Amino acid sequence: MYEKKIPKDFSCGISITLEIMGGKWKPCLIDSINKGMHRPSELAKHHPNASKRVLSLQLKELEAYGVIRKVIHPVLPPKVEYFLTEVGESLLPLVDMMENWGSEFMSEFNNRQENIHVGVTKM
Amino acid sequence: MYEKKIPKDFSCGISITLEIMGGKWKPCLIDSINKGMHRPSELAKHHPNASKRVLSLQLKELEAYGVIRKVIHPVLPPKVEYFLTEVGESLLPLVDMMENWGSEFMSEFNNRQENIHVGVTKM
DNA sequence: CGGTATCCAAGCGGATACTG
DNA sequence: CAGTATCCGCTTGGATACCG
Repeated sequence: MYEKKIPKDFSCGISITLEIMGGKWKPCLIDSINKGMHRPSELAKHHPNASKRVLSLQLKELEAYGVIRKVIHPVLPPKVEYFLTEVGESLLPLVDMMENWGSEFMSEFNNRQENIHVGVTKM
Repeated sequence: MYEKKIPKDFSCGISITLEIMGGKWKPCLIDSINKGMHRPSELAKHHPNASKRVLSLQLKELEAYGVIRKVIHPVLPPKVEYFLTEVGESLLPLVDMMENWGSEFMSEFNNRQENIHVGVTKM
């Protein structure tokens, strides 16, 4: 087992939140699970740029922090489902805000590009 | 200059937000600047665990994305101030939510610890 | 005081192959 | 299908010294 060598800094609430939500795919996973994608294969299909290993890892961390709950169905082929816990649901406003802000910022970015193409660069 | 080798994935809004806010100290910096700490030395004093170099880097990135604005006073010794732009202010609700959620989660965490000490562990 | 150059450790995460 | 083991590249960021 790997042991971290640099102690985490939890002086402020922000660092706690980043610890739990900071992973590359964690907020996306919470969002996807909330939208009804419960099985790992569904999640993988919806995030083709994430490797199976990393998705597994981040799901495991989210589970360890009590953000999601794992349900294993004892069938063949294996079937697993993840669900948000109460803690996980309390994160939804944050996730939504991240999604919304990012989308708006992206479109503003694109608008600037368009303006440049039309030659209307304004400082 | 260093050039990234792994293309960033900006498929969803969340990844944009993480690109801008994902740095170890960026949300803290936005929060601190908003609370009136405008000079690098103040920011450094308030985040003793962050090295001067990293603070500089992250401030520069925030500036590049138009989240903060840098004001250089041509005096000796040098005096620099950072201010939130409109974009930066639009991030404040997100930062506040991160701070609040993290603080609550931390106290819940501590409560569990206390309960264990008193022997009232309930599943 | 503010910023940068240099060096390097640590850790995150990508690719692949394998197990049950 | 779900998960893990292994390997390793890339990026982040910590430490320090130095410049304007």
